[in-house]
Amino acid sequence: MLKIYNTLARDKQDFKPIVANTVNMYVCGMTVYDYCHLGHARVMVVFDMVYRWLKASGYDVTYVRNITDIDDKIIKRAAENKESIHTLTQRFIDAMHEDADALGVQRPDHEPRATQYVPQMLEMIAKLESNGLAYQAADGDVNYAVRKFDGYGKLSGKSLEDLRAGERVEVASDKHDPLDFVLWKHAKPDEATEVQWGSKWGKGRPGWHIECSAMGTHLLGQHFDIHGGGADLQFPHHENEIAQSEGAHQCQYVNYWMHNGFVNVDKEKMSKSLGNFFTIREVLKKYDAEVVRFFILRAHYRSPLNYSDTHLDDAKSALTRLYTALKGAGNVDLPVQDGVDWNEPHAQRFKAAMDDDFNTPEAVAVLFDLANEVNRSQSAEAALQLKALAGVLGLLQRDAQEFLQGDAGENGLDDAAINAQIEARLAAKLGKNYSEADRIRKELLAAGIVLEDTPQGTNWRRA
RNA sequence: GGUGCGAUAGCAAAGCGGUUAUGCCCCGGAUUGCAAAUCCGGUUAGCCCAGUUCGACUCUGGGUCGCACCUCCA
Repeated sequence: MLKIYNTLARDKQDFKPIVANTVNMYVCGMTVYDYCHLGHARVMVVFDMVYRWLKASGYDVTYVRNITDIDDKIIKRAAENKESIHTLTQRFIDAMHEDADALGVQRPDHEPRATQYVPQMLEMIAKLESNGLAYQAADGDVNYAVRKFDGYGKLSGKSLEDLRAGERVEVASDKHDPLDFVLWKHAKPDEATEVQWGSKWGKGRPGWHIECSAMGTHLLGQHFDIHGGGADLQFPHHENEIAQSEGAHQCQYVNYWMHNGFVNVDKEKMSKSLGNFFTIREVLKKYDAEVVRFFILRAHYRSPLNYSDTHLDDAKSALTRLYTALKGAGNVDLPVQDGVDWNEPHAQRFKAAMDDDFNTPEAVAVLFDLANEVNRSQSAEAALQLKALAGVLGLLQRDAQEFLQGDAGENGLDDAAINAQIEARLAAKLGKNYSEADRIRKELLAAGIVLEDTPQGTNWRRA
């Protein structure tokens, strides 16, 4: 039985889908005005892992991850770049897909863009207004009247009084209450027509929170199983989503709320505002994408994850061990489908770990135990099982040789040059000229090439 | 100030009231011409103070420290 830590309950709970064998899942995606950083990589990889595990568990999953393609920052950036909103967002959506693909993240079943769901948002705002939860302020904005919604604060555990106490300096606005949030922003005179939609409240554009409520509802229904996102979205974003959706539909919105931890740098949250972020593509210049994926999955999704080159190096060494085991066992190459023998002890431990709130560190530990067995027994079956289990996490699916030898890179030696050196070394070895053989090996090592002599000949890999 | 989360060996990171986590690093042995890889073995833990218990890293209480949210943020 799968257990999921539900932020709503602040506890692990048995997972019971609304409709048997079916899971509807929504995850808050990116606001596309810049390249994704490692924090974004974590959300994508973590929920990709969840998606894969649910499917591996036999559920028919519909996974939605939205794209926010209309927002203040996007408008600002487009203006700075002197380009249209559409050009800007499309460029970064393409970049996001490139990054996600590299990390082995499967495409969600739906990737709705906010700009394509404005009618649904307006419809929802109208419902809120007729339910007495929304009002148009003097400045033209339509706001949500937070105090009219009873359950406000149930997700984040905040009371309205607490929020008041911590209230920061506010920009002057016509909100009835400082805690009210915007559903519909009235158009400003200097804004491009591209960011204006007509509505019964006048021209304008949607607020951030209503986007997710409308898209989630439209694609998954008024009540669905899982909603995920970064821990920083818990408040106010997800709290507001609940207020909107439950306020409009008068029924429970989501059963299980999942939040992943941050990627930290020097123990501090990686973020745009702190400027301490590394973009995915930046990191991928230095590290193999699978190493990055492994780095993310070997930590529990709710724990903080500290980023540093040292940690990536460590992850690389560890992943190398797994691939080495596969290579040693003849690099078994069979389809992943139906590959896992779930009755086998390692698979059972793996499943138990994954069913325990997606405990990937434990599941990865099982992979290492299996690798040890593969190395000891040289059993093709064990190797197959290792590859199949790792495949459930989206790992170890490449040709082992290819992973271990990697790319030559900018100034690296190419395969031909390496093989020529290996030949030369072999000749020296046959002539018992070990000092020459060792010199060649040392030279290659300095170039980042590690040699391994085996009874079948000399193998090489990139360090 | 309010709320929440965390503190495990050199580093990273899990489970568990009593029995080896796991990976990287380090040490010894096997193997190797020597290495590398691999195997076998080993060293290094549980922030502090109380309490519960036959027994606590694991439960309870207090403290200390760190982080996050309370504002856009994955």
